[in-house]
Amino acid sequence: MKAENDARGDTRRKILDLAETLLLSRGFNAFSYQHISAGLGVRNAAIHYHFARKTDLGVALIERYRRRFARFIAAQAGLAPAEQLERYFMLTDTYFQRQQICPSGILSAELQTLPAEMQQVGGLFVAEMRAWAVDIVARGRADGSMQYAGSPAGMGALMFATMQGALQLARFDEDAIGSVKRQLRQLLGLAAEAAGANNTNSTATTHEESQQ
Amino acid sequence: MKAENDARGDTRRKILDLAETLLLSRGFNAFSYQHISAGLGVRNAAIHYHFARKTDLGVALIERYRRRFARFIAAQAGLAPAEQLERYFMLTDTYFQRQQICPSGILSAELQTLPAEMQQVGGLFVAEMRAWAVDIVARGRADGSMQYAGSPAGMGALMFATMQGALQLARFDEDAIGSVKRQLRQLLGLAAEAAGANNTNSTATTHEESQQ
DNA sequence: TTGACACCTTACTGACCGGTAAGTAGAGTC
DNA sequence: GACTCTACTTACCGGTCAGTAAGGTGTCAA
Repeated sequence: MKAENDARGDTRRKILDLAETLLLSRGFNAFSYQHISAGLGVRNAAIHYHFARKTDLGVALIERYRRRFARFIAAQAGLAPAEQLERYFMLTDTYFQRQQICPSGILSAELQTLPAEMQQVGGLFVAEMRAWAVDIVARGRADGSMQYAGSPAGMGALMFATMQGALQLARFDEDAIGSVKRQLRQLLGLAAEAAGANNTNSTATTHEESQQ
Repeated sequence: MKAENDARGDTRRKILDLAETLLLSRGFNAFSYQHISAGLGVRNAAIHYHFARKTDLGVALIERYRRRFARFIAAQAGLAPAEQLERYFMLTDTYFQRQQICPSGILSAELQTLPAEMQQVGGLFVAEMRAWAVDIVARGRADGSMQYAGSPAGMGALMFATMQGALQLARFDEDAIGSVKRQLRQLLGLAAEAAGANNTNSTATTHEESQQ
């Protein structure tokens, strides 16, 4: 049977998938190799075979995330800024439904206890996310679809910080995300048109990635 | 000597003070009784004498924080909304300078790994902080000093989420807080007047609390 | 048929974790 | 002077942590 073979080759990816879930729901310090090995039905040392140190696993998770995020951006390069904003919001909803927070959130919250390698690649990831947020509002202003006071750099940074904070606070107050999204649309001057775009369709989760 | 006596009675407070620093810089899961005992020059069991379980220590920290925050609010009840906003910003700056994040930030980030008692009082604390933020922008609109689209509830929630997110992201990007503060002032329509209020004086840290 | 290799397992280590039991020093009370 | 209480200490517990060493097994190529 080839199924046996498939299951074997899958292990590394399965480790990453489960580790990612654990990272985003519990944080890096609060999950262990035991959590993963128990979840996958393998032994602890099997994980060390693929990721010698926990640090290696952490770095691999962030790197995979960066690749996935780059594809997420590329996939909707052609969309209008307001549409891209809604995709960003949908991403946030997806995390919330899974009872997770966004990677930049746990990385920055736990930063001082993380190994240096993770801090470094984490910094790159956060910079990329902020740059995307800034890009959206900058083009939104440029094409006239968004109106707001202040600078695109400030507005992008605010948007990024806001969504990260809202995703965390939503664990205490489930209305936080909806409330903040609505307010952000208002502040960007696109309240009317996006009111309908709120609950439309689409399961674009950015969750594929079969590579590595 | 009475100094001996003072030093004795101080232990509980010293434990709380050090634990608070550790909580805000490392998170609840990433500090241990050993960190505290080593820092204070006492034995591990001495901490267990004052706080039988780590959960008790965590709850005590949050409760103390709620009392302190209540006093912080009360102390500036007479100020104008825009002034209160600046105090809120100053609070954030203080955390940043100490390489800490705000309590609501770690509590929500680590929520799913925290004991139930901590989750409960944490929820109360977060609700109080949000209510304060909402109150500021609601009164700001009412007295005409602030102008913004959307609702006070939305704007307050956004403000709270934004500052929490910015404080965390500032660990990667030191400009995050300043950038977000500036943008928030713009969005509230009080950019000009507060530009000068940015780097003024004052060491109002809300850091006293000798009780308990 | 042999050897190399990928992918595991079994079995273990030392460090650290939160937590407990029992004892003790000193101060205050009767 | 015995008693009690607070505020610790010493000494220990079982559990969990990341990490390692050595061995086994199936696959594939020469």
